[in-house]
Amino acid sequence: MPELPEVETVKRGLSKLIIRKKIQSVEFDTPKSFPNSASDVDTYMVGGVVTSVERRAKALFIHLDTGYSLMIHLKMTGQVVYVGKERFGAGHPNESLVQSLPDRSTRVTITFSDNTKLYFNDQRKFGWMKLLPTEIISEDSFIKKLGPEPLEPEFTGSVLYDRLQRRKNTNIKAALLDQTVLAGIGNIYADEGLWMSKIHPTTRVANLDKKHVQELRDNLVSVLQLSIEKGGSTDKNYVNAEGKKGSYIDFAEVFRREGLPCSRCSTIIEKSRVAGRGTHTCPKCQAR
DNA sequence: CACTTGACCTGTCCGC
DNA sequence: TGCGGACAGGTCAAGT
Repeated sequence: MPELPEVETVKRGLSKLIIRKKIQSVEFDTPKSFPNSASDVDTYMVGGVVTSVERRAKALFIHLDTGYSLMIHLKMTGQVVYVGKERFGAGHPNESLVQSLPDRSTRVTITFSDNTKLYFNDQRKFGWMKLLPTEIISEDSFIKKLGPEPLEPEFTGSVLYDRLQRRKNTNIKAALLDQTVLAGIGNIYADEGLWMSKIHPTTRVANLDKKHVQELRDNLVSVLQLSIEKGGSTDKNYVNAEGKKGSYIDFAEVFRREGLPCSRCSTIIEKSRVAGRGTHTCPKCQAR
């Protein structure tokens, strides 16, 4: 699920909710979801205070004053949900989700010293959370290879053009999903950005000129910003740090809109398979 | 190195 | 109602 806008939304929520909280205890029992040893958790996590929350690509970091950090990747169905004492009150907008936690998908439970909780949930168990020294994050094999952050000012059309040259012989959709080309794009925003740019997802990267790539860059930035404003996309599982769904999906132009008319030309949106992923296009606007 | 495909898991939906 | 298969927002390993 979670692509850049969703992870950014979680990051912003956590920044308001857990900074300066002290970790009192941690419950975990699935090594796949949280591989650290109990002794490392006791030594470097319990008693630690949250100093900041950060996002890089689709990865989330919770930094502690112990010199250690939690690195989290939500993959397809991960959630990081904070439950404060005030959230248990009847009538809260997210009462039903928040009151049902922990549930069968809960993999890690962090309890802070004020008895509020942070849950890491993940139905499919692809996601994970791990504790590591803050200073070695930059050496992490995934982090090390990442391309540029699309919302940073230095991410220009010519930067994207240059990054794309490493994937010249594949299709543009596969290239956009490659996190070493640029960071944070996933299936939803690849489809949306390509529709906005009137580029077919199967277009060979080598056939895109600098002007195409500049437009694509501008549209990707726009759609990511719009989605962040809407709190991200909830297709099925995604919720923000307060357990609330995002609404970008209501504004999507092609994603999950197969069979419905294109907003530009009324042609029926099609669904196909590109780069092994479900792919949504307007066959007229994005003609090859 | 670049590219493609399948694997990792659980749950849901669709057709028979 | 039951069952099998396809599919789901991401990444990685292994194959060519």
